Amino acid sequence: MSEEQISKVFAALADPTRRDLVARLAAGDATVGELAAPYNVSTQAVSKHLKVLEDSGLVTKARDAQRRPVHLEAQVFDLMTKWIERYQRQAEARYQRLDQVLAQLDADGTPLPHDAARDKARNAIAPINEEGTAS
Amino acid sequence: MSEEQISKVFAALADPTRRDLVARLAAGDATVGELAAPYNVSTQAVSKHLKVLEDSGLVTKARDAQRRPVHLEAQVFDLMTKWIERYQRQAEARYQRLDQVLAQLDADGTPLPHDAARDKARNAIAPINEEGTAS
DNA sequence: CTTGTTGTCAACCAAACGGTTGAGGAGGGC
DNA sequence: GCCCTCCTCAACCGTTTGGTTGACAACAAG
Repeated sequence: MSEEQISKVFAALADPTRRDLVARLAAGDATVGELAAPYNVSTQAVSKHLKVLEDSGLVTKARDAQRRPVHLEAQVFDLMTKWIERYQRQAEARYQRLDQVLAQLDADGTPLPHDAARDKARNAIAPINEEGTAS
Repeated sequence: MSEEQISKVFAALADPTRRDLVARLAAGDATVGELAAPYNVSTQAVSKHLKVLEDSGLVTKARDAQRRPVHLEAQVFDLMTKWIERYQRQAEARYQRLDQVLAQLDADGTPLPHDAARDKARNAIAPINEEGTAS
């Protein structure tokens, strides 16, 4: 998934109306008109929202005569979850390292008050380069 | 997590520079100046980006003399993952229902070609109201 | 062929966004 | 006290965004 694509997906989901459309499409495919009906904005506005969702890859349109049944592409959610988890794991790993450093300081009998020790440890581990997640 | 908050988080992550800041903060806390250094935009611009991240709850700032060490609030990722998973599960459940309907049609000896049966089934299950996820 | 339905395209508008420059507040260090 | 560093606030500017209205393409049905 390209950076460009990720930007588009996040931007698409930043709008409450578009999130609502996604929520309804999770329950089943629907035409543009059906999707537009509940809102008190013009059909064109909803059509624009759907174009944004389509450009982001979250949604596809099929053709059935004049209708354009819209379908949610749920795989995109998997990619987003993966993107998020990368940083979740990285942050978690950092905390585990923090605990190790704190334990080490404790074993050394460091006389610092606890909050100061925590700050010191945080600074100490911050500059460590993450070889495990880079490349 | 309020709808407003979700909008802010998605909007915050829609910008590549802000995603990059988040990535670097996952490796450790950093001051505004440290964060701004790698980019060839003004410090003020980065400060604005950090304000957006802060308003979204993804980040907090502490104070150390003139410095403002920025810290990533990784719990927000958990909330986002949960938000996404709701629709992932819902869409998945729909496909399972689709398979059931197809199996039923098959047992009835429906003579439709496979693609048409799939379309028909999709339309058939779409209007079903999701009591399990509503309310 | 004419009419009605469904959806998109085009032009426009106000508000928000991402950037700039300039000014200034808050806090060490001399 | 004075200066220098770190950061934010304010004003401004061009572009993007979410909405509008009006025109029209595509198709089904009469």
